[in-house]
Amino acid sequence: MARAGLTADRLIRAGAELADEVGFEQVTLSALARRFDVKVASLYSHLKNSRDLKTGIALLALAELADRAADALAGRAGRDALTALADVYRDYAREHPGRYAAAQFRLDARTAAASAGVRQAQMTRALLRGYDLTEPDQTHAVRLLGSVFHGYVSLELAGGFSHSAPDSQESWERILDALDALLRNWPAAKAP
Amino acid sequence: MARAGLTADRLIRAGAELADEVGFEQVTLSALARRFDVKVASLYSHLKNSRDLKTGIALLALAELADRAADALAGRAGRDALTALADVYRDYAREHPGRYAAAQFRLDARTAAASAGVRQAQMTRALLRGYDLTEPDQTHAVRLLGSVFHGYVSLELAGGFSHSAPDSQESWERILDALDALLRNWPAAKAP
DNA sequence: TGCATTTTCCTAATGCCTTTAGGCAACCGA
DNA sequence: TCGGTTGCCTAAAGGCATTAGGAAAATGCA
Repeated sequence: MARAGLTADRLIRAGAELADEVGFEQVTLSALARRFDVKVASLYSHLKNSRDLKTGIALLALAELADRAADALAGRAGRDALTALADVYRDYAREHPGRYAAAQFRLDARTAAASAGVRQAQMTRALLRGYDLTEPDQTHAVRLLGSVFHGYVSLELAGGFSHSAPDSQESWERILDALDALLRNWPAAKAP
Repeated sequence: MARAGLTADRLIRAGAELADEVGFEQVTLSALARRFDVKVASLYSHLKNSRDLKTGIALLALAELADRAADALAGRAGRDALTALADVYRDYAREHPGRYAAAQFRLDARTAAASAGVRQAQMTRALLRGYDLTEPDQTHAVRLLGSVFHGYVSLELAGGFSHSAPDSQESWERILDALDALLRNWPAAKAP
């Protein structure tokens, strides 16, 4: 019988598409096998197990996000860079909800450390060089930005801001305004 | 044969405990049946299906969160109220990670509208009365606070801020400082 | 109290998912 | 072209969700 030409890479890529179509939770080896018109057991020649597939999709999403972030940040600084980076996350989540969910998949520490997730943190840090922050405030700001981006996008994706005025786009813009203002005017630590 | 005395309420409560112990994802009718030493099919007299159980746990978590928030906000205003409300979310997530994850469970629109989630939004709004914001900025600020609280707590729970200096508690405090400053000094909308 | 009704829990069966074992055919290098 | 490796298969076992149908316990009403 003819071979299907499976590889881990093709499977993970197809898994990512599947995630965007039906949700990351519903990504299953069975569904993937169906998509390739192949028996489930055959996938085990290319993937260790179901978790391995999900990990692969997560790493793919993290890498895509980091690539987009790098592109977006190139040649920009300050408020411009902030908006660009923020939109990378929001746009990615809206274009690829399944992949975005995958990017939140809990990786083990070793895998996470080797993932493109670290690149993302570095880029947020790079963005902050356009503002006048020194350690440890810079780290606090990195964490704040990560929280806002992730939090907002999650809530928006969960439908939290739909069906209510003002529309989400407007809030997003005003929130970025506010963050920009905050970063330019970061409050000094209080006395203990 | 003696009856086990199951009720939807007891099952949901036990499901919430199970979630905190093994994670919301792993909450399963089978595991719950085992916990009550009962056959799985028996649960269907009390719950419509597996999703019904998860919905119940989500509603329980949302209600508990709203109760805590109401307590925390009583008699406080401004920066005090902000810290109190923020800590409600963070502490709840750390004490009850499974329930906190459940609170993120995607409810259908009708159920969500009837849940304690709306009470939470109202309380965030109440908190903002201590600052000088008018619509639509107040709504933007509600969404910002929701995003930061949820985003920070999620990332922290996922281990994002561990094993790196400065420690998470310090970032949390400084971020709340920053948000307080931002709310007291919310930037005016730019001209179109 | 006695009896009918309802409720609760059971067994049995089905279907979907994951994972492992073992086999044969297709591919690749020498 | 021949032997080894790899890719895909069948088969089987185990877990979870769900439904159908039955029997015993609880309930309620005469």
